[in-house]
Amino acid sequence: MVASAVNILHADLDSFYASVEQLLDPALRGRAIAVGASARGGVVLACSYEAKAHGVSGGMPGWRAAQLCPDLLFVKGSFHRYQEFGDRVISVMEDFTPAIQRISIDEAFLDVSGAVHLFGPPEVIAARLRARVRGELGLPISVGVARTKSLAKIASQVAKPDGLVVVPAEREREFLDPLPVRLMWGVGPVTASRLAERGIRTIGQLAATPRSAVERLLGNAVGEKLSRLAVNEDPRRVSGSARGRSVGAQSALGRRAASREAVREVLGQLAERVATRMRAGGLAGRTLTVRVRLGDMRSLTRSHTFPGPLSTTLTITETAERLAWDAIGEPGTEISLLGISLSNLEQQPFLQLEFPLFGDNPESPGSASGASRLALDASMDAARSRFGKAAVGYLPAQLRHGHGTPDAFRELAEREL
DNA sequence: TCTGGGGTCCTAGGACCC
DNA sequence: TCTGGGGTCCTAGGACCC
Repeated sequence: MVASAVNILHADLDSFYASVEQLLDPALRGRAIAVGASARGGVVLACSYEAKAHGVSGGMPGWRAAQLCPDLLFVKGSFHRYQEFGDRVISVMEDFTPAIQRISIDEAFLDVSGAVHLFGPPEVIAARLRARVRGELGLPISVGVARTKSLAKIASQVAKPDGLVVVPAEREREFLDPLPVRLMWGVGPVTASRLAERGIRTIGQLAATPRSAVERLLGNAVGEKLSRLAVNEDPRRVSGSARGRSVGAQSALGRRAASREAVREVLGQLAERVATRMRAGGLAGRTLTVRVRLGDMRSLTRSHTFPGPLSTTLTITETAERLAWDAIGEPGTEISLLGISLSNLEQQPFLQLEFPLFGDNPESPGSASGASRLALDASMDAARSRFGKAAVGYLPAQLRHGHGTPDAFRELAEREL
């Protein structure tokens, strides 16, 4: 059997948002900073290594972070700059290879097998990539180099902060065996503690456990996947990411008693965000799912699948309301979040709108209401693109969320479609 | 003192079809 | 007089990732 080459890179910008903030404002360098929260509300989206040294981490409520690190500086995000810097890093990567799989704003896999004759062996390419990102953009980036994607990603985590780790093919076991299972893609808190109950804490211990036992413990799919990764069977190639399978939006509300008016308003806003993005991408979805998080953080979902695709704001809002109340029960019940998501997506070529689809679909262009809803949405999209997002809307924005996620952040997350 | 917002994938039961 | 086996779709819940 021919050993495959060590030519997969995983590159991961360190504490990305915080690093950009420190780059843009020299006064922040060397200081403990947190992006995306305040001491009163919100959660920390990213923090500098100086803050991490005090135990601050992503996802942590702002008040808790301030407790752990009294000198912590809360920084308002420069979200458009993050997108810009992320794109520029990808451009640098493209100078080395076109085989890039971007995972998120600050992270990508590269297959450099076709680049070695131009730039040298993979570890040299990795070093040059790091030097260029540091020299031209001023950002620290960690890189892992290995034979598989899973291994390269683990290597980049081990390399942090601002490091490079190369795993030669003959030393994979030596590298992996002592590492905690939590470093593996797909092992979160629940899986890690289930494994720990069986005394499995390291990747080496997992690799030594019979696959059938792991499958019994974690279920077939998860068990098989993790067993394979632990023994370094990872057939995944570096490739462009598949088109999205769902489009959604959600909004945390703080604990409040559900009222007909508030639920309708929030769902209307969510439906508008989702529907606008769907139409902009020429998509429509058949399945609408509503998520309700109750006051005690328990989550409920209700979904409905239509015979044909729907994408208009009004139909999404009406259906979402019905599903939401099915989950909530009665007005007065405490809720803390509402979300909607459309899945079973299909491409919706404009021409298709001229043909009748399904008689029982409220959006069938063959029905009077379907046609008028589509026309209404189209004119709203047009007005918005001419006058700005806030120009028109179905519902008044009476409910302002005091410490919600900034709009710019949402736009950042929405950009992918 | 209270937990964001965008997603993917898997499981399990039930309906339904052949 | 008694109940197979396989496949697909739908729904609800949950783990996980960035």
